[in-house]
Amino acid sequence: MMMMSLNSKQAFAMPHTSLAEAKYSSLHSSSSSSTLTSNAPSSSCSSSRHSSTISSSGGGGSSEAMRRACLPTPPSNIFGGLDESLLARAEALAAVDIVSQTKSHHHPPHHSPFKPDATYHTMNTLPCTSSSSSSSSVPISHPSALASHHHHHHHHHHHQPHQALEGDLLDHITPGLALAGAMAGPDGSVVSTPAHPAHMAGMNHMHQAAINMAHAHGLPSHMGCMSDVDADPRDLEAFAERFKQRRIKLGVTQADVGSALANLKIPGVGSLSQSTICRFESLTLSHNNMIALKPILQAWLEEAEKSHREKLNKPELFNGAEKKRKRTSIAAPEKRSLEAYFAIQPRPSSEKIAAIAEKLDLKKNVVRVWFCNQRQKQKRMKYSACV
DNA sequence: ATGCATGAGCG
DNA sequence: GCTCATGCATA
Repeated sequence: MMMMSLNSKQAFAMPHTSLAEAKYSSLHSSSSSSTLTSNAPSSSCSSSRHSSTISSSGGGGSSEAMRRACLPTPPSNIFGGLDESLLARAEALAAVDIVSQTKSHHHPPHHSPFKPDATYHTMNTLPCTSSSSSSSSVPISHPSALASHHHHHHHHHHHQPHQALEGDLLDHITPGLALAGAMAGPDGSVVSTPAHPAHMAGMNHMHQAAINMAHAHGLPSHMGCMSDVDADPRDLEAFAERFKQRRIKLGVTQADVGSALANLKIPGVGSLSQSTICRFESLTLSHNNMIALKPILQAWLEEAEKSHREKLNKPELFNGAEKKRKRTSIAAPEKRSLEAYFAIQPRPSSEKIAAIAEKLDLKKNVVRVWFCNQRQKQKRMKYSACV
C-alpha cells in the first residue's frame, strides 16, 4: 500500500556569509557497481579517473561548496549589512523595469533583460574543477503514489512597513550571468557500459565513502576537472542522449518509461513521472540525481529492448490520476523583480522574503518557494559540467 | 519542456 | 529554515 520511501539527502546549510567555504560532510557514494562506464579513453576532457573502485574514506568533496565555487554566482553575500540598500536597489531596478514596460504602450510582457535560469547549458567555458563529488546515495525513492496535498498558510498584510525596500537606484547590479545556447553535444559514442544496477534498496544503502579530491596520485596533469569516481558528466550526457534516442526508437514516451519502471521490480524503485524522465534526458537534474537514475533507466532500456526483440509487450502501468492542484502563476513583472532580488541575494532571510512578498503582493510562501526553486535550478547539471 | 509545489530528512 | 528529489499542471 504505501511505502514511505526515504530520499537521500544531503543538504548542508552553509553559513555562506562570505565565499564558498568548503564544508565537508559525509558523502555516501554508492554505486559500487553501478557505473563502471567502460571508460573509453576518448576523453576530450582530461577525465582523470581513479579506478572505479575507490572506496575509501574520504570526506568526499562537498559538492555544494565546489559547485558554488564554479558558479558564476557573484559573492553576493559580501554585502552583509548592505543588503537592505541592495534590496532597495533591486526593487528600484525592478520598478524601473516594470514601469518602462507597463507604461509604454503595453507591449508584450515578455522581455526579460536576463535570464538567471539555468538556460546555460553545456557551456564549456568554465574551467571549473567540477566536481563530481558524487554523493550518490541512491536517492531513489518510490513515490508510492500517495500524495496528500494540503495547503499552506495565507499571508497577512496589515500595514505596509515599507521597510528599506525602497530607494533610488544608484547603479545597476550586473547579474553577469552567462548565457549560452548550446544544447546537448552528442558525441555518438557507442557506450557499452556494462553496469548492472544490481540492487539499490531504498533502505539499506551501502555507501562507500567517496574518494577525496585533490590527492592526485599519478596523474601527470589533472586539469581543472577531475571527474572522480563514478560518473563524469561526460558519460552522463552521452547516456542521456543515447537513452532518449533509443527510447524513441522503441516508440515509448517519457511517461511510459516512468510508469514502466515499476515493472522492473527493482527494490526501492517505483515509478517516475514524465517530468523526471524528461529532465533526465535533458540533463536538467542535479548531478547526483542523474547518477542515481542512470542505472535504473539503463536497466529499463535493456529490458525494453530485449522485450522488443522478442516482440513481447510489457504491460505498462497507467495510473488514473485525479487531482487538481492549481499552479499559481507569477506574473512577468513580479518575476522580474524576483530575479532582480535573486541576483543580489539568492538567499534572502525570512524577513526579506516577507518584505518582498508584500512588495509584490505575493504570498510569502510563494516567494520562498520561488527562491528555493531558483536556487535549485542553478544547481542543475549542465553548467557544472567540466570540460 | 518547465513552472510552482510537496515532502523527507537535516539541522 | 534549507536542500534535494520529484511531481502535477500547464504553456
